[in-house]
Amino acid sequence: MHDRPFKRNTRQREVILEELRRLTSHPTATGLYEIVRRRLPKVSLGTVYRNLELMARMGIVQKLEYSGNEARFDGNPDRHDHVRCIRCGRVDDIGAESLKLSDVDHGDCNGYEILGHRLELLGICPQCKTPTREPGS
Amino acid sequence: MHDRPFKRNTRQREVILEELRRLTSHPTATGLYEIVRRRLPKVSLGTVYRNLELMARMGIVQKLEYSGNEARFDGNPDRHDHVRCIRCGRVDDIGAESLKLSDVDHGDCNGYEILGHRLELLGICPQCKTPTREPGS
DNA sequence: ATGGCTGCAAACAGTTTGCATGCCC
DNA sequence: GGGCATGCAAACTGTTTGCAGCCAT
Repeated sequence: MHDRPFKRNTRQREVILEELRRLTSHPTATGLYEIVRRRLPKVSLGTVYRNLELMARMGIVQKLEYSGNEARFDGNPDRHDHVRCIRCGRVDDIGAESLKLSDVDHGDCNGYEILGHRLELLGICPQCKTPTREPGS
Repeated sequence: MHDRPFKRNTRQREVILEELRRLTSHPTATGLYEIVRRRLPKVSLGTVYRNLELMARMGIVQKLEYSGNEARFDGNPDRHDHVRCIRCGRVDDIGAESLKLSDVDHGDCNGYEILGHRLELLGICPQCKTPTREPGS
């Protein structure tokens, strides 16, 4: 009874996910790589990237790619938003589904002094919705 | 009476800003470069990047760095949020300051069929706020 | 004329990818 | 044993930067 959704289950995969779940710091791929390396000294950065990408696509983890810079990863797959410190770059969770942006902008949240936000809605635009004989998908 | 905030006023700067303001498509740096090149064939990509960065820092334009990849630029400096099509990648404006995220997720906005969102608050974390003898800034 | 700005090209950072080998099923 | 996944390194993409010359002030 294999309850894992992967085709193969490798030690690398296991450790990567395990360490990401243990961390609350929303590490970057490189940061996580360094940590995984303590247990699997021969692991490659490419493998970390490949697995993070794969697991993000499967919905097992989240890829946080808001800012232009390095992507960060979150072991918690449930939808939730984040606060980022513009000085040190650290990222924390918030449960802001029901808040009004106008209320939180310039307010306080999780001890952070909020100065602004980035919001992007994701969807399908009118043109792409139009039945233009889309094959699959 | 120079009403321009730049130290020097170059033709490149002028055209870059002019074209960005004319466009409603939130172009990437490279995209804008191609357009500016039609009027200034010798302009360099580096100049486009430098000016966009400078103007964004001055608050004349906006740099949109939500999603992972290429940054996009917006000639409208007023705070407003955006919708992105996950199929074709186009970006449109929304005036969503007062909306509740829970209302708009999976709803409809500007003709887009909304499937989700990315929200990141930006601020100063408790540690960085603490008066640890921060010099300037 | 002076020094901010440009064009050019090389450097950079983060990420992806091709390929031969390894190892899970 | 078959083929997915790995390690390694090279390639790629978007962006930044150093430098010599140019041009707006």
